[in-house]
Amino acid sequence: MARSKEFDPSIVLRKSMEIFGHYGYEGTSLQNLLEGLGIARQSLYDTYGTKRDLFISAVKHYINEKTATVIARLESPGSAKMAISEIFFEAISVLKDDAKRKECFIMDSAIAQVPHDSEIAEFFNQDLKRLEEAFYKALVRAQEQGELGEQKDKAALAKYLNHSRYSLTQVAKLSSDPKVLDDFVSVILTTLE
Amino acid sequence: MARSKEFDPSIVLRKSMEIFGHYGYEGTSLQNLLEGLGIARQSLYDTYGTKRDLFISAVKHYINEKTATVIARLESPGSAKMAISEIFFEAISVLKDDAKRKECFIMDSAIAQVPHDSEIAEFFNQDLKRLEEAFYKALVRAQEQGELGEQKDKAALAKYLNHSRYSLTQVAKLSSDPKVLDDFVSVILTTLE
DNA sequence: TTCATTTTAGACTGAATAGTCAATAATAGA
DNA sequence: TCTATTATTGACTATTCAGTCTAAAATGAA
Repeated sequence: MARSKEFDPSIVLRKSMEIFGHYGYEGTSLQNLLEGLGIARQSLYDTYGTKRDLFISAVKHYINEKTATVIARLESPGSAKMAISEIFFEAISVLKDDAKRKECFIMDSAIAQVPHDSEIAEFFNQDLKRLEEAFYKALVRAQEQGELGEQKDKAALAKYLNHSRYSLTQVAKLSSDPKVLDDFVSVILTTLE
Repeated sequence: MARSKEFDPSIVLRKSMEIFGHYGYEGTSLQNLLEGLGIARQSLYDTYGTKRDLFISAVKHYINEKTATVIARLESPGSAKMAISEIFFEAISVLKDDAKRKECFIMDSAIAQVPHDSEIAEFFNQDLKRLEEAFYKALVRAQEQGELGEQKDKAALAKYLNHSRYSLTQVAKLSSDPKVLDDFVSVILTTLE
């Protein structure tokens, strides 16, 4: 029928995570996007809609992908406590990788929009709820497996792990020394001891 | 000599923390500021300089004030462990107060500027360093007082407490339920047990 | 080759942007 | 009261903003 796109919309979406993550939503201009993505103005509008549409697509894609991985790991067979540890170690390994870490900062840009964008706010609500449930169930399993003290407050711990994981990108942004992330996560995990 | 200002520059500075915290740095327009602050355009430029100047003044004023309070508490006589707890309880009490919490969100707006503003980046560097040292010394005292296990990694804990405290505003922004803050902080403090 | 369809390129728009300027109003000290 | 100094006001500018439109270039299927 017609010519095919000269770019891979999925790759461009990943790249837009980096750009929005670097400049923030309002801080990102169309020009930033066009130069960074290497596509034409009209291609952007035809493929993704407005700047806000692109931002929301990028945020949802990023979070859905991460959350799916985390939940899958939490529900995987074996030690639940080990699963939780690995989720955090995997996260800091991404944040230490110069190529991968850039996408993560779209989290902070998205959180900054929560007071102004009800769609994003609701999306975070749902994401946190799903993750909290998954962490909670994992903590139940950890107790059953005898790897988590019976006196631990699983509900509080689930919320804590949730928000601690969310805070990793902020720690990474503030700390040039990657060792800080190691220390930060190793202390987080002591809350399970 | 001449007439005096019709506004209190200190109060206006506090109000600008709220505005920048709500909209973010780039998301805040001059019009937002003028309407929110209730002062004239030229008054703003005469008193504070450019938008960026005002932002930096607000950020520095906010952080310096908070940090001074935290360090003073950490160096105060008595139980060092109690001091650390109180710092976190005080923080969430501010974040639960509708009138006080708004200013706090300038933290997130400021952190978002770290990659683009070397002055802010350096300021955070120094602030985190000062706080980390203060936390570390408090942890040393806590060990001396017999309230912190000898095997604890004080350096890692100091960094951890630092960044956990910094992450409180993000937790508050994402959680409508203030109980989440209680749970979050109560788990944080278990790292000292 | 033809043609329907889509991408691309770049000009264009009106609104909003940060910041300046000049004129007026107010006031504290002499 | 006078005057030097400052605050206030609102008009103004040049730039950048997101988004639209038109036309040319490209290309897959028939």
